[in-house]
Amino acid sequence: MQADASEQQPAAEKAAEAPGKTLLLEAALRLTSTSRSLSNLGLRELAREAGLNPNTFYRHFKDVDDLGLTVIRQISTQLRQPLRALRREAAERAVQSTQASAPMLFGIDLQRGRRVCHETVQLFFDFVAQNPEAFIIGVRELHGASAVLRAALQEVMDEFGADMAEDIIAFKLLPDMVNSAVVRQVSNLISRNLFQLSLDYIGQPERQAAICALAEEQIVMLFTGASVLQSLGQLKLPVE
Amino acid sequence: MQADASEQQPAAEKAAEAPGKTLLLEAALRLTSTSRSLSNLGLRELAREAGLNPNTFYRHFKDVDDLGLTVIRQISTQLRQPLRALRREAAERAVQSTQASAPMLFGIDLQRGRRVCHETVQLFFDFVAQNPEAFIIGVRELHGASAVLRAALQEVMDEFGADMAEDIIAFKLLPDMVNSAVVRQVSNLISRNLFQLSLDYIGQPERQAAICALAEEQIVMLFTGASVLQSLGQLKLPVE
DNA sequence: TACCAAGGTAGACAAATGTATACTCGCCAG
DNA sequence: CTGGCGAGTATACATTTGTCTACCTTGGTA
Repeated sequence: MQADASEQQPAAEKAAEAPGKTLLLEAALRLTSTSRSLSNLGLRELAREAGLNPNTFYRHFKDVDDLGLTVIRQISTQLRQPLRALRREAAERAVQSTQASAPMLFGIDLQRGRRVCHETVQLFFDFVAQNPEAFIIGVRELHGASAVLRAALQEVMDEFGADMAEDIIAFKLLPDMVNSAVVRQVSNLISRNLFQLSLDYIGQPERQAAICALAEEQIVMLFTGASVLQSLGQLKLPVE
Repeated sequence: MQADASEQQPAAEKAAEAPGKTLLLEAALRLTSTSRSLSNLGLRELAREAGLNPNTFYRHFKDVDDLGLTVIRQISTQLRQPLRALRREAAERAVQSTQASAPMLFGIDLQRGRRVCHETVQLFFDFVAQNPEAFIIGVRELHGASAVLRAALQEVMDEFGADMAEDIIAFKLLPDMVNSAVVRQVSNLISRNLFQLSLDYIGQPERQAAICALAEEQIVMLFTGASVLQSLGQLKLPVE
């Protein structure tokens, strides 16, 4: 079906979708990030914002929920790899300046942890500032009125959490003794929280620095708490 | 103005408001907790659900946002004192069985902390199960599309957080050395998270136990982390 | 050349929405 | 008894919405 030679722009950045479809998706981003919520966008309002005829909507989507799902998928792929990349970058950058004998505490190297954390948070919020709509929609629809969209976003958030857990283990940011289930749990918590904070970051530009610092502290606290408790055998494993 | 003798039911539980107003508010609760979001309830839909004439709405509210604010205020007063009471109850109950020499760690009594935490979480989620709509609406509208409602709920959440911080200090659930600003910060984080978890608790009844356990672990981790870091002088105070 | 499908437009329709004006009913004060 | 007032209803109307059917345009293909 798409074995032809001239299917789309060789390998351009944007998928060579129908221009109308792109316009509609962009319009959805614009509207949702300001006034409305994805769940109850009018398809006519949408078309108006996109400068198109209402019926064009039907050429590309069947529902508003359909469009919503598309937006979410788009956001997911827009965020996922960049976030991982950014974490890698932070980890490497922070490891560079490793002095040999750092004070250890229950198996964790506080200095290094802090550095990684600082870098990560920094990059994360920079990234937030570059893609505000994505984060707004993500958080908004995660608890929104549409069950379908909620479920979809839950899944996305879980993926993000899993990614983070994987990286934490790969980069040995937590001592080996910490159970991997615990790592996943902590990761989920942290990514949820970072997403929440991202809204504050976007909405209150004057508190940007404070929010960054807050995020850092929270993460360090969690990591420390997890390590200490685990090393004391005081952590009940998640039963699932 | 209300110095008359016969103003309302002597001191009944429910305010003796106009029946229509109450019906509308209840209808809003019902609709919002299932299908829609407070921000974009149709006033006609609302009246229909309440079994009233559309125009009755105007007798009591001027906007849909107006109704939204009323709902939020109602929820706030419905949750705030009960939550405090419940925390007190948990604290007292957990203190009863105090054996003298408990193992201390960086100034915190882990056993006792766990007990208080367990009791509190238990009571909290029971309470959630009894007022599901309130929590659903709270979390949903906290990141919803309407700026007015968002702001109002932010304020409510801050109050909850402040209450919790106050109680933590009053009941000495954290060692004295932990800065009160840090306590507030941790409290905010915890209450945000509990609210988030409350939705999972409502939506996935089969995982109730797991969610409780999860909440407990998270709280204990945060407390431990905060104490340890503070006692090591490793906590940067929130600059605000 | 003729064709055809994909992308987009035009116009029309019933249904639903927000809002305004005007009516009814019960209640208490004078 | 009467008059006003709060609470609720009835009717009406302009707008807006979702959706249907029909038409136009374009680029590629047989």
